[in-house]
Amino acid sequence: MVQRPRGTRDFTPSAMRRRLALEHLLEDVAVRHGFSRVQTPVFESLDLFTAKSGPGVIKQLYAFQDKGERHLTLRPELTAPVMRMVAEELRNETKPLRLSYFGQCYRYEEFKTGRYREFFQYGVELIGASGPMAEAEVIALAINMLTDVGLTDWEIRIGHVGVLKDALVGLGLSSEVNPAAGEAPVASAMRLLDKGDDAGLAALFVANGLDSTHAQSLRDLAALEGGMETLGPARTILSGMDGVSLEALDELELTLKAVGYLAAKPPRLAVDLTVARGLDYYTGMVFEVKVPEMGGEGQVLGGGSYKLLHLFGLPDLDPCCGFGLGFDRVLLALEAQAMATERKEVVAGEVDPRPLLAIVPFRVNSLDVLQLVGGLRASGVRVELELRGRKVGKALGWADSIGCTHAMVIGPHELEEKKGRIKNLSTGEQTLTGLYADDVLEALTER
RNA sequence: GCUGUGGUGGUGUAGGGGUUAGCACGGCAGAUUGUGGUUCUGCCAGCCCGGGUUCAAUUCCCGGCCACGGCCCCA
Repeated sequence: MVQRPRGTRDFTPSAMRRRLALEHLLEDVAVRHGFSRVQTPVFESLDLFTAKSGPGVIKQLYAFQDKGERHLTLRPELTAPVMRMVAEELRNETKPLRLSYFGQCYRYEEFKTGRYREFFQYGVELIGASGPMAEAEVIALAINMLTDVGLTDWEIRIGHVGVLKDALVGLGLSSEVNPAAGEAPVASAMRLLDKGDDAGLAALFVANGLDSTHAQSLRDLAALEGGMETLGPARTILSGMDGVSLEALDELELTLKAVGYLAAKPPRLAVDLTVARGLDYYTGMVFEVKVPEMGGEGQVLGGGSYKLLHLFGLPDLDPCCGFGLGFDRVLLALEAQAMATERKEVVAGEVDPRPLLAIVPFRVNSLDVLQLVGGLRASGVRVELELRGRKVGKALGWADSIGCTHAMVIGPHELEEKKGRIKNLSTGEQTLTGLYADDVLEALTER
């Protein structure tokens, strides 16, 4: 038996109902925030991703050559393709652009719960506007999405890479890439701060000829925890460091204030200046959302301000702001939470509340009921047609087991009398009705 | 990349060197031939793959594949 490839999943009808419901909820929020959906190819030129993330990414890509020997790859993420699309198709559109997207991405890596080789990402990008208001719009969208989707108990951590970066540069650390280390000392320091590796940080300072006591202030900064009230102490610490600008901190404060007006109140909000997102193209505000019960794979959303469009000859549009949402992880979190709270519907809207009517032709030519079936469907009614010639008893069982709310058996009597009965499968009640779509529609919607 | 545990019908499981491989759910059909979700009966369907040990392997051993976890990593 041929099995599906490792790290991929099949989605059955019931799984898809849930996934579609979630996608619709997300899209609905995005639309209310002015975002429009776009779609890009599942495969792209390999260069697109090496340009963004360096040649090191190739080992995690599903890269291949086509018959024309073009170097291609399945997309590992969606930000770069969307940027490419902006440069290729949307240069002349009125800015800013508010784009949303949803689709499969592929990474060749070990998979586990919440981490697959084929995974789904929902995301948005706000292109052609930057600064605290633009950033607040994006954060607010993220918060409102998670709220509307019904996720609870999550934490959003918001930071600004500029705060630490300015401090590090101000202290004299170089932002030039050190060929030996493969990254800039500033980037190394950010990473070490993010991980809380104090010893490594001190070593880095010494290696770069800096007094490691400066590291102490940074650690204090990194150790700050809490909501907006942490901005005060942060300001105090930064003010005590020579040559360090407060601009980034001011921006962050403004962003946070704006978010307070634009978004629902998140379950937990933390200001965390060490949110580094591990990516060097992030330039300003950065944020991420974690769900505690999911452990190591608990990050369900991440984003921030970044500069990528200069790679496509559009430096004027940098920086942009956006986020990616781990669709599969959000779903897993929702399922875990639904299980814990015994909530019936995991995703609101996954169960279609409209009636589902089973039409059962019994000992008649099926052709004689098709006009009714077609007419009802044209009127918007969900109709199942019994196709296996079951007898009445079996047919009702069939209708019930596939979730029909009503059933209508149409046999010789019904055709002769031009009357039928709609049976409500949960109450057992039967309603007499004619055999035209309008009659049935009326009888169906009466109750 | 490292590491732990496990793989028996579609699902959940029992068993175990030689068995008609058991049970439950499910699906299909029937119970004097037009109204279900109860019951009864029958049927459908399984030992992950390859190699080794053995007279004999689904069972023991090795490898692979797959699944579920813990690290590393994560654009």
